[in-house]
Amino acid sequence: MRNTTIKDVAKRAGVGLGTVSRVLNNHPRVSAETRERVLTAITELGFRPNSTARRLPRKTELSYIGVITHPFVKNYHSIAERLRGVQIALMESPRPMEIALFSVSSPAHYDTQIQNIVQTSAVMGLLIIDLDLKPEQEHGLKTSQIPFVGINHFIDRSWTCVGTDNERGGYLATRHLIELGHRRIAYIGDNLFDTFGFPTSQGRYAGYTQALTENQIHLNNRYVKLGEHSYEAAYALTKELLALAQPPTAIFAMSDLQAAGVIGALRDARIFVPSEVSVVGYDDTELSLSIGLTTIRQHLELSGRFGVKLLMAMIENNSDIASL
Amino acid sequence: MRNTTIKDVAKRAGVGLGTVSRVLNNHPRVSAETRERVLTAITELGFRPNSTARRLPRKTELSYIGVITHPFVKNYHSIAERLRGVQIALMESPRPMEIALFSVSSPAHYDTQIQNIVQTSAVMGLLIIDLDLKPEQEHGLKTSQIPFVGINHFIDRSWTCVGTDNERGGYLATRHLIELGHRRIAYIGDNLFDTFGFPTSQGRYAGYTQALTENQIHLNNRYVKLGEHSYEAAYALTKELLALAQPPTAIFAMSDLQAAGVIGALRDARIFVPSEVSVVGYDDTELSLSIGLTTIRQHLELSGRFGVKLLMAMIENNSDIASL
DNA sequence: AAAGAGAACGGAAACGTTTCCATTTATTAA
DNA sequence: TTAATAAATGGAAACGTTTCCGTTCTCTTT
Repeated sequence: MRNTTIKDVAKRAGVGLGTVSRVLNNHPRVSAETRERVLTAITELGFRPNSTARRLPRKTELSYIGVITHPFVKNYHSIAERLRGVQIALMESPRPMEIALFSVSSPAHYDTQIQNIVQTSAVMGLLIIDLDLKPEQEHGLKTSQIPFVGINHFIDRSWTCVGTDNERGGYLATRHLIELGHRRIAYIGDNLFDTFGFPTSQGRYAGYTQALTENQIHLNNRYVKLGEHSYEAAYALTKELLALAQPPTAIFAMSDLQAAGVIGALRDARIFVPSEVSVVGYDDTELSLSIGLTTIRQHLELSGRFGVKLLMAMIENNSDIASL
Repeated sequence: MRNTTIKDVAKRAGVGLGTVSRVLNNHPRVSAETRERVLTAITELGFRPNSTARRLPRKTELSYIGVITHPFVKNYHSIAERLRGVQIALMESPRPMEIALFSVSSPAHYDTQIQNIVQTSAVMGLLIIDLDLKPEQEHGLKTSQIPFVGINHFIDRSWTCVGTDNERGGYLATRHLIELGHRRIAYIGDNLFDTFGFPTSQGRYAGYTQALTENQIHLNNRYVKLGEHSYEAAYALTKELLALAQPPTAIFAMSDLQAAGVIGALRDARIFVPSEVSVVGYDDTELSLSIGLTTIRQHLELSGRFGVKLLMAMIENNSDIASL
């Protein structure tokens, strides 16, 4: 069924096209009664102006920066923080841009979302958070002339991105615990690859094992606990650790949220932190401040900001590579 | 200066309009060399297709739900949580919709943002979080036929909203402390009105005073500390409280973030929680779980979800009031 | 009563694409 | 060589608005 248009409204109200348009835009040059007639026609027909058509003749375009990521459901703190950085950078930008937030629920959905974005040229630029690009997707984006920047990718990619060295972070965290004198160190993290094959946990885990082997500590599989990214899951995994014949004396949690679960479980088991068990988290949330948790600082918000900066440069220069 | 259009590209490449369009859309019916010629013309001219114009003939419209709020900078946890709810609800929705996130940096900017949204019909519906509407704005939105729902408004408004009774929450928190036997109860919160005149803090404070007077406890202004919404500010305000001749024995913080600041300060002052000083927060974040903080549960994520549900109903029915 | 000014209104042109149909060109079959 | 088919290409029409110009109508003024 065809959409109802301004034409239908005009016919119904017995007026011309221009008049309907003027009513829609609150132009003063319409008599009160005509306006009234048009308005009733509008509500009767349930007419809603086509936003695309409105924007075409007016040159007033609303510009968007796209942000595509998996839903906050998983690992949402870090994504929210990054998004915050994006928001802040955008507000500082001289050119007004809003955020178009695309969530992908599955790899298939990811494909269609990218296609949609390319097809409709919905955004001036795209920020890709915690998601990898398949070669076709990368190619599609590149030919579409839409600049894009990855956030949280290790920087071995063939596109511009704001990298994070998860392996180094995991290494530092673990080494810190070793330096405190610990030998029985557990790792609590996400499954190594998430649904989208993004290897954040893998990287941090690699750092963990590296630090261990470097210090001649045997990697004990019983001390490696993987599960979904939530307080509850981390809590349960910690309980499992505590039930071991030789429980660990230190725990490295892959995120502060999981560290909170660890600490909650220790607390409920009347185990004191850090005197009895040391805990290191990852993210540097406010959380860690109030409970005295040691944590690996990630400049999450900054990564969002920096991503926007890069993207903006690419948009302005209409170029592929941004020169800082 | 006029934008470069498909026409310019066609002229430059010495081909017709249709051919350029076909190249842009990866249609197969273009010879390799022509495609090449067109592509170079495109890059030479720095042509980027006008997204609005693309969408018009294709009926493939990307639909957005608008979310307008102040930047996450302030009070960001609760906004992020609500946004998460929006995201989840949208993924469950049968009709695909993305999120258009509008941040307002000042009351004036708020005005122009609303105007922009109305003018361009940028969104199918609008969610207004933690912001109030001036009569003109309300009127503008209503005549624009764009359905909108407020989130976190007390439900005395003349528009649909997902309310929160901050006064009741503040009352419950304070009463809880009184029931524990406390008489010297402090309040730490945001300034009563934020930049946008939104009275969240005021509501919770009102509940606080109500509980006090109801229990014949004198309201001591020295126990009321207002400041910006941050860990650091709450930390500093707590220090001030501790410096009093008669420090409070209980503290009600307006949010979990601020409660974290309170607990951090108490911790650093070697004061045990809750044995020496009781603390109540507000929000029910994971934070509270791991430190055993008492907190007022707000179904933040749920409020976002529910807002979307309402909005969707209004969009479908093209009506003003949603019947649940 | 006539002229003039201003308000109200109608509708063509324009916005920059896509799509479809017609035309040209190349390829294959007879 | 010619006819038939397929591939490549050009360009008009369409998408649903806004804007601007010209026309009609209403009211003042003389």
